[in-house]
Amino acid sequence: MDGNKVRNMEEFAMLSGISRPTLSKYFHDPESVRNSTRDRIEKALAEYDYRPNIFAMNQNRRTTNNIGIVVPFLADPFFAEIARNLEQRCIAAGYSPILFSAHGDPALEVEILDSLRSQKPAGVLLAPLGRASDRRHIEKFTAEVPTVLFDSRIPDMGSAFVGMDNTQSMRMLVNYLCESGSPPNFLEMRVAVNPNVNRRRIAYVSAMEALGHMPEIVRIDGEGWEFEDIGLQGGLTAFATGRFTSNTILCSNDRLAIGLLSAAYRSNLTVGRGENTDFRIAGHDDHPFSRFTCPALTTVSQDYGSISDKSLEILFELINSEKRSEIGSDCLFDGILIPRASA
Amino acid sequence: MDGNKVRNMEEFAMLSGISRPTLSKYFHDPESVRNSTRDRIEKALAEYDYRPNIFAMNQNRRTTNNIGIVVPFLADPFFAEIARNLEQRCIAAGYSPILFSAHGDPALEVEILDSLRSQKPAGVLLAPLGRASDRRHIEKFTAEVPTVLFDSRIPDMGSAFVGMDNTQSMRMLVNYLCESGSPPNFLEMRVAVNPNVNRRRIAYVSAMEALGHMPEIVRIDGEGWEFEDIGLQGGLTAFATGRFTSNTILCSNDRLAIGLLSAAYRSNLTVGRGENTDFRIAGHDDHPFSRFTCPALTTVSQDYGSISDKSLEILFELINSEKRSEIGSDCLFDGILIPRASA
DNA sequence: AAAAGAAGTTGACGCGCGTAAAGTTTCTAA
DNA sequence: TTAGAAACTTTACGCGCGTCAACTTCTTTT
Repeated sequence: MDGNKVRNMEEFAMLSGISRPTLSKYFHDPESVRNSTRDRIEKALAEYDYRPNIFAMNQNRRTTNNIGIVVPFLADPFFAEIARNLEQRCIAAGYSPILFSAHGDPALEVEILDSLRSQKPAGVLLAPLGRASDRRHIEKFTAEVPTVLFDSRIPDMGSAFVGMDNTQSMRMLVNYLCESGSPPNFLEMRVAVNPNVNRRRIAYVSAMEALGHMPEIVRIDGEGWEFEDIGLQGGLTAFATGRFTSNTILCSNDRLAIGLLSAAYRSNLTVGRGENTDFRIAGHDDHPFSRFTCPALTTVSQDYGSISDKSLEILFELINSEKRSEIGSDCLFDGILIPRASA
Repeated sequence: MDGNKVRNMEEFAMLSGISRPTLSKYFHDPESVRNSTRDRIEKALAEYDYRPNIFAMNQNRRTTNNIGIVVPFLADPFFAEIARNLEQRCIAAGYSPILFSAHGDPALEVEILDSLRSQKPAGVLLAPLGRASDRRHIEKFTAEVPTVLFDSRIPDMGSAFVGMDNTQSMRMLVNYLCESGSPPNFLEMRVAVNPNVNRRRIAYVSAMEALGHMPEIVRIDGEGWEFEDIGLQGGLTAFATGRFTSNTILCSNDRLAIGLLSAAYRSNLTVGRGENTDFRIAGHDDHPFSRFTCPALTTVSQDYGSISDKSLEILFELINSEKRSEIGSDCLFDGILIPRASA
C-alpha cells in the first residue's frame, strides 16, 4: 500500500472505480459481490489502505459484529483460559470479541452490561459474578441482547446456560476418593461467591450419603476472590486446630485447594496418595496451575474447549433465530476425573 | 426511570426542556454546564433513561474516550494482574479501558493494533510480545496513536516505556543468593520470548562476575508461552542428567521457577533454604501464585501498582500534550526482593 | 441470439450527534 | 442597578456510511 490515506468510502469509490453502494456491500460481506468486482476492490484496497469508519458503519446497523465476553474475575487463570478459548473461536467465526472483567465487583458488572448494551453487540457470553450479581439488571439485559450464560447459573434466569454438571463431577470425585482411601471432608468458604459452590456441597453430601458415609463440611472464613489466600489462612487454622475429621479433603475448587496445599506444606504435613502421607487433597476445575502444584492436584476437569464451543454454538443460534425466548435450556457437561499425585 | 425509551438527543431535548447543543456539552463533560442546568438534565435523565448513541458520538470526535490495553498473553496471571490494575485506574480517571490479548500470536497482535487504530482511542498501553512482534507495525502505530509501552522494551522504539530495572533486580537477587548460600546457576528458555530475559541473563552474568563467581547458564528447550510446562519438562531432564553445577537455581521468571519446583518435587528433591535441602530455587516477577507454591518462591517483586500508575501518568501526558515526540524516555522501577522459603 | 436474472451504477435521503454562528437569557460583579 | 460575561437557545450544516429506488450493464440460460 502506498500509505495514501483515503478519507471516506466516497473517495475510495472514485479511486477504485467502484460505486459506493457496491463497496458498502463488499465491506458488509465480501462474498456478496461478483468475483471480478471483488478482485478489483481488493486490488485497490492493497494500493490505497482504506478502512471504513467503524463508527459510521455501526451507527446505522441494528447490531454490530462484536461479541461481548464478560467474566467475573479475569485475574483468575480459570477465566483467563476460558476467555482465551472464547475469543479465538469468535475470531474464527468472523466476529470481534470484546473482553470485560467485573473484577469481582457487582457495580462494575452492571456498568459493563450497560455500556455493552449501548454497543449493540451481536451477542454476549456472560459468566456472572453469581451471588453478588444484580439479577434484575442481568435479566433485563438478557431480554434485550442475545446472551448465553456460562459457568455460573443464575436461578430462574430465562436465557441459555452452558456449564458443567456439578452433581456428576462431585459424585465421581467422592466415589474415587472413597474407593482409594478414607471418605473426604468438604472444604468451602463460608460465603459462597457463586451457586456452583452450593451445588457442589449438595452433591458432596448426597454422594457421601449414597455410599453410607457421614458428610463433613468444613467452612473457612474469608471473602472476595483471593481464594488461594483464603485457603492458605483457613487451612493453617484448620490444621492447627484439628478441624478435619478425615485425612482426605475435597475442596470446592482448585484455587482453594492450592491454598490448602500451601497450608499443609507450611504445617509440615505431607500430602499425597502414598502410604506415609498425612493428607490427601483434591480440588475441582482443573485450574491451569493444578498440574504444577507439589504434589500435582487431583481434580475434575472442566472441558474448556467443549464449553466454549457449545456456548458459542448456542449463541449463534440465538443470534440467527428471531424468537429468542425459545432457547432457554441448560447444557451441562460432564467433568473428567484427573487423578494426580495429591489424592 | 420509567423505562420510556428515548430514541435520540433531539427527543430527549424536547422531553427535558434543554436544547440539544447544551445536552451535547453536558454529555461531553457534565461540569461544563451550569449547576441548575445539570440538575434539570439529571432529573430528566433519571426519568427517561436515555443514553447517547456512542457510535454517532465517536464518529465526529477526533479521538474517543477509550484507552486500549494490549498484553501479550492474558492467561498469564502476571499480565492479568497488570491489566486489572490498569483497567481500574483508567476507569478512575474517567476513561473506558478496552482489553486485548495477543494470545502469544504476532499476527493477532498486528490485527489488534489495526482494529485499535480505527477505533480512535485516546491512548494505548501496550506490552508487546517482544521478540516476535512486528516492529515496523508497532512503530507505525505508535506514531499515530499516543502509546506507552510497558513490561517489554522494544529497542530503538521512539515511544515512552515503563518497566522494571532488570539489571538492578538481578544484581540484588544474585547478591542475596550468594550471601545466603552458593552462587546460583541461571535457568532460561533457549528461545527468549522477550528482551527482558536477555537483559536478565546479562545482568546475572555481570553480577556474578562482580562477585568473582563463575556464571553458569542452563538453557532448556521449549517454545511458546507455556512456561510452567517448559520449566517442568526441562527441569526433569536437567535434574536427571545433572546439568546444574550449583544447588541454587535462579530462573529467568517465576513461571519457569514454578515448573522447576514441580520438577524438583517429582524428582524427590527437596527445595528450600534449610540445611538439609537439595536445592534452592528463585524466580523473578512476584507472580500472583508464587506466594502459594511449596515452598513459597523467593523472587523479585515488580510493583504492579507503581508501574500501572506511572504508565498511565505518562500516557495522560502524551494525550494532553501536542508534541508527542518529546516524551521518549524510559522509566524503570527498582524491584523489591521478596525472600521466601524456597531460597 | 434473445430474454431473464443477477450485479452494478447513480442519485438521494436518513441516522444521531458534533459544532459553529447568531441571537437571547441568566448570572456575576462593581 | 446595570454593564459585561457566561450560559443557553435556535438554526443549520456536516460527518461517513446504510440503504432504497430506478436505471443500466453484464452474465447466464434455453
